[in-house]
Amino acid sequence: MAFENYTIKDIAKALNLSPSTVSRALRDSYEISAETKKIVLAYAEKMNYRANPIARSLKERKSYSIGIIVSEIANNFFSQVIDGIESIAYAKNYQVVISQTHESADRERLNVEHLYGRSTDGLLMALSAETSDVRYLESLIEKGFPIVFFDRVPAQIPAHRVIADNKQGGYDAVHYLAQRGCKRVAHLTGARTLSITKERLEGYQMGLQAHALDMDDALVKYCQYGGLQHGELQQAVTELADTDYDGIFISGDKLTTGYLQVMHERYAAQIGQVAIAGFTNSKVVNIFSPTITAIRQPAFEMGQRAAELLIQQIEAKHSGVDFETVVLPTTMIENK
Amino acid sequence: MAFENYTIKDIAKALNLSPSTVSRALRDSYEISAETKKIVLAYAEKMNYRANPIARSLKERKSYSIGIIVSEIANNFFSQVIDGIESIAYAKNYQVVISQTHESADRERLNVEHLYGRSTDGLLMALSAETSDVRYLESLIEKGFPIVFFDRVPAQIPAHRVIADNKQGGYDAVHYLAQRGCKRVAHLTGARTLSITKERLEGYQMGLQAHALDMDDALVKYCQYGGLQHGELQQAVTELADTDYDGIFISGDKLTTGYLQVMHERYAAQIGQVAIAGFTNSKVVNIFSPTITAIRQPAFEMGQRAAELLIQQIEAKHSGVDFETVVLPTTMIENK
DNA sequence: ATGAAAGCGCTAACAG
DNA sequence: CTGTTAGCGCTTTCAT
Repeated sequence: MAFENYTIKDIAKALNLSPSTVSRALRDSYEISAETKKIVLAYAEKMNYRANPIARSLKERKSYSIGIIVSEIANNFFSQVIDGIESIAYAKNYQVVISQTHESADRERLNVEHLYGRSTDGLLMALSAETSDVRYLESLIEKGFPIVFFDRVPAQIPAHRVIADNKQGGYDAVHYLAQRGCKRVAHLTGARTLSITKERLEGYQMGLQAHALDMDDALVKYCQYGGLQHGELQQAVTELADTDYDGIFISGDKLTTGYLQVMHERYAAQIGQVAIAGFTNSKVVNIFSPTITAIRQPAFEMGQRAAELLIQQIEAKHSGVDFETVVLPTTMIENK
Repeated sequence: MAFENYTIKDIAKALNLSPSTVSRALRDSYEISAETKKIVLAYAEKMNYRANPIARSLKERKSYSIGIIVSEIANNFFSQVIDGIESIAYAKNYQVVISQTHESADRERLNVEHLYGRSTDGLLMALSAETSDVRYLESLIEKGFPIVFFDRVPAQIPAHRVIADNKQGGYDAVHYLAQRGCKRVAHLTGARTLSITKERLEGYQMGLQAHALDMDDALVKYCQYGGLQHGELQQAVTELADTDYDGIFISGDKLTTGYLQVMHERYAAQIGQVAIAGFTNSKVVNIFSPTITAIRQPAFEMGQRAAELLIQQIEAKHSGVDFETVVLPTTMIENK
């Protein structure tokens, strides 16, 4: 299955030059005469020559490509982040490759190692729900491999982070529900281990407190797989049904749509009796029934910021980087 | 920014062996003594040695990774196809990398060249809406580079194809609408160039004919970017509003949700007066309002079949492949 | 301004 | 069973 391409050698031979001259001409080196450059360029063009990036990477330890690792691309938030990343990457001539973990720590590690191994210049990642051990990431970072985390970030790792103001978002949601008259506000959320879970929970609790609302553990339901598995959602919603909650704050994209689905499947009669506010970046919330209030993260911008930080770090000659944590505001959109 | 790793040479030196012996031991070659293998493996393990896949690819022209190119990952259908592909790929130890074209022919080409150049072993792709010239793909295929097309496939290219029975799906949709009593069935669809557009249009026309319904060009609206751009949708739906259509068959995921959105934005009063059937693989159609009937493609299975064909082609020693076109049935799901 | 030669990390004849 | 050597395609000293 060999399909050969033109190589620098071939060009050199055809033109009676040395490979090094061709290489330099191709890279527009100052030490090559205009004349030679023209000839080489023209011939390369004619032959449709393409440099072998693998060979170049092996030599240069640089690939002009960056990797993205998320749990699911079938997620409005993540796909928008990815679009943001791409917008920056393409502008700076980096190729982007994407891979998913499906919330599996094993797959996450596989993906990281694959992308690292293949000389990706850096990684942008949101941790999987299952991830608890991030030491291998730390050691990669220590080796000097640039990784920027977004959304679901690890604690205590020397790296850039870009996150939304999840606590405030949670607070806003509860505040909104309280204003609408809710007395018992439930919280449906993802894996306990994730940073976003903790932050949004804090906002929720702060909101309850501010409005002197019931704090009841029974009102808080965790879904280990963030709603990826329908069963966990069914169970959570069913359990909630016994708590006579009248409002709910939901902590993620899949959880929000999943909650609505379970309501349709099992509690169609009660739809409309519960006020719903949830984190979601769906662009089609206005066609959802029942109506929900959406907490949006600035996903596209988040991707952009993260990509900028990553590329900046990649291109920083000296590794004395001051790591920053960028926190972007959420917004709330009420639907009528 | 150099971060060195252990290489085979390092191990060889440390163990007083030759690099080739180490290489062979690592790859569990039959010509290496059990003893040596054990020592090498143990040391490699201890040093956390990772083979450099770049070097290996350069040598072997094989990377055990396959590329996927779709227009948008933020699309239920595509993300499900990708999941199907991954399920096969992981089982056969191939890594998967994904990239998107956003319906741009230029970006498609960039992505293809990037993935091809980086020794991806093969490609799975659905063409972008903008793509008209597929000669560069043909020449890649002629060189022996395996590409399997799915969903949006080019005509006349010697390659495997995996598609849904779009014509039948279109027919089913119209048949369903006719049964519901629709007299004037509109059709909202994507780029004229795409195979799926043509096939679904055929099904639509066949359905109209079978039920002796109005055939009216004004009832058919094309969106060049398949609903990615909201403006094109608004225009199409607005134009349709003048045709007193009473049913509509919509030809894609984004178009379907987009149509619903425009209805909410501009024609909220008319919602419910039009019966809607559309191609969509959304898993949450049951929370949409208004209610729609969904034509589903077996996306996951499509991904699996395509991946199987690709890997089979990659691993076929001799290139005498008989190309096949797999056609999978669609299903229709009525929502109440 | 150009060429020769070495080397990135790995594999694979070919020798022994 | 193990070592030597060459080479994948490219870049890059170091000569000239």
